[in-house]
Amino acid sequence: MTLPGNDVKYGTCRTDKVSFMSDTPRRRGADRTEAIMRTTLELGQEIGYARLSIEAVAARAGAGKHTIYRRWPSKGALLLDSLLSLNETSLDYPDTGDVAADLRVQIHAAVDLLAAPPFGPLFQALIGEAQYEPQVAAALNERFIVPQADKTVARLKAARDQGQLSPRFDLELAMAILSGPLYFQLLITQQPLTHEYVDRILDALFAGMAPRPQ
Amino acid sequence: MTLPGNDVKYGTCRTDKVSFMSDTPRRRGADRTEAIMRTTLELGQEIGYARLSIEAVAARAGAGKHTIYRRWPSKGALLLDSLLSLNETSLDYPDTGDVAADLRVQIHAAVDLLAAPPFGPLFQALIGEAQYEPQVAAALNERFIVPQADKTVARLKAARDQGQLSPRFDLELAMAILSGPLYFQLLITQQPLTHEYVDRILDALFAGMAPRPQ
Amino acid sequence: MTLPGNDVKYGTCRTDKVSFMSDTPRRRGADRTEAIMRTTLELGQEIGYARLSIEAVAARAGAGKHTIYRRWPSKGALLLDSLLSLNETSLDYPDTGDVAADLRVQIHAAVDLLAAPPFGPLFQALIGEAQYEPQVAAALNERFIVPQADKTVARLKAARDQGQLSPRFDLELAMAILSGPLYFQLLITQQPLTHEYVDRILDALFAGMAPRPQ
Amino acid sequence: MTLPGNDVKYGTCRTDKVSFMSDTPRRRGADRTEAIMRTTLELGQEIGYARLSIEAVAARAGAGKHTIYRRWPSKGALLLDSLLSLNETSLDYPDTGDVAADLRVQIHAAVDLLAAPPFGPLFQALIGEAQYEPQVAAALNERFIVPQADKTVARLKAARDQGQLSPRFDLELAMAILSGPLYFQLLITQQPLTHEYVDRILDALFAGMAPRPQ
DNA sequence: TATTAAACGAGACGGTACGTCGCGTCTTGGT
DNA sequence: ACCAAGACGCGACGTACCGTCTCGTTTAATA
Repeated sequence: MTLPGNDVKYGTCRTDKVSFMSDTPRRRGADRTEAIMRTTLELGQEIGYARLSIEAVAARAGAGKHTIYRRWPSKGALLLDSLLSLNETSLDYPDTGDVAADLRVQIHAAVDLLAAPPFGPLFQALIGEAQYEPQVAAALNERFIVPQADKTVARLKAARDQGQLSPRFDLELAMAILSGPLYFQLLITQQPLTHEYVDRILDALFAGMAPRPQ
Repeated sequence: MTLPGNDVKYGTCRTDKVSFMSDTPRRRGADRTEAIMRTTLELGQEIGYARLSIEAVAARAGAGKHTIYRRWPSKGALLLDSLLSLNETSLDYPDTGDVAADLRVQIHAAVDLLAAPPFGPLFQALIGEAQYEPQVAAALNERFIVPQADKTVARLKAARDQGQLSPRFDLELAMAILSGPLYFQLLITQQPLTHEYVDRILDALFAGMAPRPQ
Repeated sequence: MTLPGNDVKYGTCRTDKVSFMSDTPRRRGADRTEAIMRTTLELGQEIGYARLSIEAVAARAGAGKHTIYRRWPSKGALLLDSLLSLNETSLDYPDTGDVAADLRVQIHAAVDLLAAPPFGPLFQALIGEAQYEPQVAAALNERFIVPQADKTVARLKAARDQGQLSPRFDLELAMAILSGPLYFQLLITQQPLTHEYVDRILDALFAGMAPRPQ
Repeated sequence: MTLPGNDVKYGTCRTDKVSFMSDTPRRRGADRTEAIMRTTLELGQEIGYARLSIEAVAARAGAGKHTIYRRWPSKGALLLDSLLSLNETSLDYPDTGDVAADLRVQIHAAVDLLAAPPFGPLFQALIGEAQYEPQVAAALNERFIVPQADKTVARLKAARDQGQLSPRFDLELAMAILSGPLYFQLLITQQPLTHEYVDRILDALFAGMAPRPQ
């Protein structure tokens, strides 16, 4: 992926080639790439991403700094790739026929992964970085948010077709309405994001704020 | 206000004293405090908060670094105070009797202030800082989020008593549900936050996702 | 002294002030200056000036790199000052009335100081640096070569007035003719510079190459 | 020639073979060797030898770094060979019967070549390198200084046999006494080395410093 | 009114990390 | 088999800020 407005590629490291067979002897470049990302996550969990430095990652990984800068233009980009390399077995929606239950299951899984240690603090920090670095924000959207949104919309569309959602529900807003309150809890109030809290949010969103006739 | 877990006070600068009379000659301390915060905002708008340094603020403000460190423990704290010093004429809810309209008006105002230049990028950056600095997160909550939430809940409670809201609506969730989608747009997708978008969100939240009997 | 063509002063460190009384408490700046120069000489003798780095001097001296760069613009300048700080009790000519003997004594002393460990290798390296850095070359001349030349010329002039030198001897060439062969041995052939060698050179220079009538 | 204390040969590049016939098609190795040395001189004249890097030579010459390292162990060695490759049509003494005139002519030629652009600065830098790298110093002596000294001594010996030099003149010192003052001017005072200056030095050396009977 | 303690600007200081450069070695792929 | 190209670990470069710490100099409150 090429980041918009920037020739530097990351996301897929420039020097990596996809290895189609697991027994393919991996090239030097790919080895270093993996080692660096693994070290980034380790060190990040130990000392926090605020104190994480490219210098320290290089030292711990036994890599030269240039080897890191050759691949990623910034600490944020490195963090992004390192985190997303974990998430490649992505968060998929089940379809049991009960959309409310399916959403609940999927969101619980997402919350368990992204809002709890060991990766919660990392993910939080990544969104923090995105506020400064437009490249990171763009890449985060393209590679994580948009795919999730697409899956969510697809599942909701199926539900609407089955009459489980209001036909007037604005599907474009789905991601913001479903995820927004959770990100609010994660980023703004920074209170724990429990399953119970998720359930209450879902109930409220399904019911709506307006009074309903009995 | 004392930040939790830290003896250093900010929010109300330690050296400031409230001046009860406008003609009271302001003390040296308050002058410097104001000049520094003003410079912080100026410089932040010019070069962005990522590149903002206390060193540069001191130089531009004609202040010694010590004078800044005497007041604020970190760049984040300085940014927080600088921003909130603008907001003291706070965002209040009207009460026209029509809760949907009142929310709309108030949220439009908030969005105009916090999601658009010149202060949108600053506010975004402040939330970014909050992901790293727990003190900033706590102060942001105490001094901005909680007061807003309280006002929102108060207005909604009145509406519920008048039958304009579902009696079962979970008021504790109000802030997250109303604000979450907007912060999502501001922080995650980083798309423009228009009045039209706010209206669509509000409509969807009032209606709810579940199908309604005609 | 200001180096020609450069605003940066070294030789006399910018931040130093001469302390007129030995019991004057020395300022912070002068302390660091001395410590850094001392460390430079130590480390230079240990590992050689080729391998000497500003980084290593800073680390060993317990100083920040900036503290060094604030004073000296380059490794060569630092080396120059460090070396010349040793030489301030300079090489002076005796005047016993016998100019040949006086030259011999003074040159033996100079050779012992500058062509033998511990300072010979340092002095050699300094001249090496001077080939690359015009500032170092200029400062070396102004602060070391020219003063020595002046003393030499003064001593020779006295000798000429007493009839101990050929009245036609070109005094302007004195330094080059007396020192040149020694620097040649030091820098080019890099053979040991013994007292015996110095004596042979002096004898030859006094006698001249041309045949003499009996 | 093998450098003392080092198995790596330079001087005669390991991969070069003397081509005995001018129409022999030269091998690939020799082409690269020449191209690299030519580039070294070009680049050295453009940016100065201090800033010259093997990396840059390789890039400019369209050569791999390995190809350079295969031939020369250091930047100094490369510089030495590059410079001496120019000088193979060496500086030889005429013998007109007048030794003073012959020395004058030969030294003028040497000074024109080695103390003036384009090769003066390079030669100066080479001597600078020799202060750090003993190998370079040794090779410079063996391949340039010693041969020149031998020629000089031979010419002077002939002159002495003809009674043009003092029979007591110490021939072993000849090179140091004749060249030393010139190197002093080149390396230490870094003043221009004119023919007129050379002549004055020669006159003084022939005459000697001691007074002469009429 | 004179004294004095605090706040202040200025900036030196020991550090840490930055992003860049060049070293000398090693790997890859092309000719 | 040699080459160009360049990745790699390494180490130093020179810069920027960090947060702490003297410095003298105002400044305004007290004596």
